[in-house]
Amino acid sequence: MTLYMFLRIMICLMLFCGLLWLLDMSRIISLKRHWISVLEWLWWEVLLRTQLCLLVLFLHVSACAQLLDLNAGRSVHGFMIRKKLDGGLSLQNALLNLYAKWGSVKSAANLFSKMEEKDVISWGSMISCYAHNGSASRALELFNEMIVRGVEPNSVVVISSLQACEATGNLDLGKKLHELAVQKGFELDVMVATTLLDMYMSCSSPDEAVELFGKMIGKDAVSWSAVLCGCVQNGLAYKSMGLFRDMLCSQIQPDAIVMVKILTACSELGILQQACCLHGYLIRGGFDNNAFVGASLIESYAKCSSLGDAIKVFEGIKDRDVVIWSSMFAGYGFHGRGKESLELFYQMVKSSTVSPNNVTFLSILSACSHAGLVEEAIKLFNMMVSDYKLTPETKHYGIMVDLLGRIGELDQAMDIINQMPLPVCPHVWGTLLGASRIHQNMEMAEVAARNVFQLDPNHAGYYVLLSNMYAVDGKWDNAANVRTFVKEREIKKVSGQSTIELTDKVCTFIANDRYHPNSEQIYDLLMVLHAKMREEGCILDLDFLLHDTEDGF
DNA sequence: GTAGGGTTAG
Repeated sequence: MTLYMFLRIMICLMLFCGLLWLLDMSRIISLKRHWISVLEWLWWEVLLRTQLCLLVLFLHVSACAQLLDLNAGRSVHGFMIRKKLDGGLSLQNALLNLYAKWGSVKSAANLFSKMEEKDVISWGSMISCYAHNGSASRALELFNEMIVRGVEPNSVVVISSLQACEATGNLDLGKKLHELAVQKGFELDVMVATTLLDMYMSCSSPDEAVELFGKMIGKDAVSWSAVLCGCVQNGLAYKSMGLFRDMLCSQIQPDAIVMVKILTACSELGILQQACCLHGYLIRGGFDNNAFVGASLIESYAKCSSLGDAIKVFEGIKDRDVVIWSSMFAGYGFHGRGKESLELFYQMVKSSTVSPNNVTFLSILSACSHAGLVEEAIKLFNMMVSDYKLTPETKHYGIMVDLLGRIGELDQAMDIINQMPLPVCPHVWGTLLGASRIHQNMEMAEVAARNVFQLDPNHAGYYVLLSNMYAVDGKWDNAANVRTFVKEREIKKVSGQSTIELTDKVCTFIANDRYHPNSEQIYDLLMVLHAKMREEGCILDLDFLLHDTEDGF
């Protein structure tokens, strides 16, 4: 056989492999895994340097990234290193993408540092890798480095960097990225705009997010769910109910995720009639088979004060997965029925068909917290680690801090924070600040406040809390300083809202609100109710209210 | 070749 014929056969074989990929036959992925051994069998010294072979390797790595098959991808990388094969920018980018998708930060960073040539895709993949794997600050550093090196960012880089801003609460850089998106002309691209919206919502800036949402053209279900969710996160659940009505009048129909979000808004507002309406809507829409929707419905009924309806929905679901069970534990928890929640938990554990996960423990720990079951909570926390080999998240530590803080064990709560193996999120410090207020522990409050302000400088509620504590303590200068700081930094406070459901209307009120046409009668009735409460020995804790409503905030 | 959403605390 002449060399010419041999080469022709080899090229045909490789074309055949490429054809298999084009057909995207995931069933024959096991066959794909053998490509490397097939290739090794080939006379690679000649063939590996051909463009066709690099194309096959590239296609193989792309398939691995799609199927999240890290080992198969690694074998290609190892093969390339062994054969001293550079592979070119596209192949290296494909490998980088594989590591980034898998969350293999070390491998990605290692490859990235060794790449002689990098383009905007290489930078984008690495920034995304850091942003999605708990190294958001590093992602932002890399973004700056990219700019310094003169690489022009594209929309993908902006999206990943915005996610890093979201994770670090870096509103200033988020705004700069917004300006950049405007300059580049992709501000209103649906993905960019949705990520910007998420960033503003996460950085306690709902006004900017809603304004951007208004400008968006071609909104889809993801953008609607982002705005609904963001409003709820920022204490504007009533606004998301209105937006949901707008959505129903738009071209885009809600999907299961949007239903979960709107049920959450309903839970926040505690409006039972709306929960019932949504229940009917989701049955008609065929969403009731979705576990997440079912769980949200249970939660909504429980939070809208109808534990009975929540139990009915729970009992009506025969094939309960862990999400459904967890929402029922939480449901009992909201009503202070920690013991029933615990009984149900052990019933689930005994059934041994469903294994508790991190969220299950969050629900059950929260139920213990609401019922003051401290010992049980500590036992469950230990059980989570030792029996179920689950790693507690910041939220689990947050509940433990809340639980101990509420009963006045502030030092123990602080110990939990100090021993946390994870970065402490602002909420945990906020919880300690709240507990310090309950027990008027000024020293602890200042420590908690310092940390929370550093991590979430735009959350006005925490400043209000500290200022009120100073005022109660008679430290008027300190209280005034905090208020001045908030004013100077233009930190906006979302007013606390109360909601009342009246037949087919939902009325919302804020403190000292006189806008309602019947406000005279409402305040008269409030006076009567206050008098009755005093008669029955119920004294309101006005420490919090008195200062919160001053003009200072 | 790279990109936006689902149960959960306070």
